[in-house]
Amino acid sequence: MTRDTILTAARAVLDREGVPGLTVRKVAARAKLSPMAMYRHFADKSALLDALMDDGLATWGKIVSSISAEDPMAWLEELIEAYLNFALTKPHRFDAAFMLPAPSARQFPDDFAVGRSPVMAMVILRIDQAKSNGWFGNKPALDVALSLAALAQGLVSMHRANRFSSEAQFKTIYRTALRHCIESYSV
Amino acid sequence: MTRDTILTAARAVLDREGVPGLTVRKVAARAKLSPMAMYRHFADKSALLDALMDDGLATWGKIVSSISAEDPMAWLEELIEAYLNFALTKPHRFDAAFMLPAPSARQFPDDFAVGRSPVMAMVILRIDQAKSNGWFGNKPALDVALSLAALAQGLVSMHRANRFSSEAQFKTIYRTALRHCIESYSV
DNA sequence: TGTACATCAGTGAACGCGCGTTCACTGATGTAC
DNA sequence: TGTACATCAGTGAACGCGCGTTCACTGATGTAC
Repeated sequence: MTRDTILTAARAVLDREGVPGLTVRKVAARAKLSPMAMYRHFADKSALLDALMDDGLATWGKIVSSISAEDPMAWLEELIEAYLNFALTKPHRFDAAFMLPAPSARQFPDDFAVGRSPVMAMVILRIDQAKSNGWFGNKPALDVALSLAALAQGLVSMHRANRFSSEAQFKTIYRTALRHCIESYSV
Repeated sequence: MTRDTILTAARAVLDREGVPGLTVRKVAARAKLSPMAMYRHFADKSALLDALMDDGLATWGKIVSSISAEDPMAWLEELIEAYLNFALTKPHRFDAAFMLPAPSARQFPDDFAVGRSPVMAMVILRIDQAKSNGWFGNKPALDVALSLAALAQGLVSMHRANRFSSEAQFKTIYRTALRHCIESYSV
């Protein structure tokens, strides 16, 4: 289907040039279609960006699904590492997933509490499992998850804004801070 | 001086239209100068953006300087509130200060440890003062400050990306999460 | 004091570019009888 | 089975726009003698 051809092309342009560099013409060129072909499948450019946000979240969802650790705390450790890796290796797709103010974005707390976000549902499940092992006291899993997500996203956006002297420095700080945050919810 | 005229105009355009809406021509129109006048005082547009980042950080610095609480923990409480307020009432200037990847940005850890950032120096001073009252154990003040900053910035960027159901919801979460983070460093 | 000259802030017109989107169209495919 | 017609994915050209920046300039101000 042409819609998929266009979306695939858009994903490639996004990965290469980021959200500001994504233009209808570049996507069309990559898909070997005329720029107008897009309008048969998306209302306009912003609908395409919306689809890219969903696509970015789907990519992230697949990554999270593939985390294999049995132990819930080990699973969370891997989650943190996967997020770091996603931010560093697919920076623009990361942006599309987490930074775009797309209208179809899930919202806190309702959408997450009700499980409309598959990733959040997985995270909450693991946090609740960890509780049986004595972690996280009686803190609501949703609060823990949100704090972790916010801290991670904040560190990434500081890194993007050139606020760390090196990527290695950033990674070290990231790991320390997130580990501390997890432990802090277990008192 | 014309440079200041241009910078003032640029600040006004930024506040109204954000970083993506800031164009050389709009700044010039606002300053009642020809677009070319800018080039006498800034190398190019990105030098102007750089100056706007410094300006944004200076604005934030003045806000922080004006925090009057004597008690260091009360001071930190006010800091958190001031950051929230800055993000919500001057969103674009906030972006310029914290989100722009300007080359002249201070970097962690060197620039901050050595006190090249006046705001960070103030925060660290208060954290160290609080330590004498039994807070923060022996945690390095710089680590605490960075975690707080990252968590706050992450929550703000989630809010910007439309991830909270309302501004009130966001404010509540923000306050809870930051308070928790401060307390978590005191164990 | 008067004149000649250098400096330099600011101008006005234009260049070349890429953008999202409009419009009227082509031509292949499916459907009805 | 053959013909007439509707549907609809994709095209090609063009529109109107705003962008950062270039270039050659004007004209006021300061300086040297």
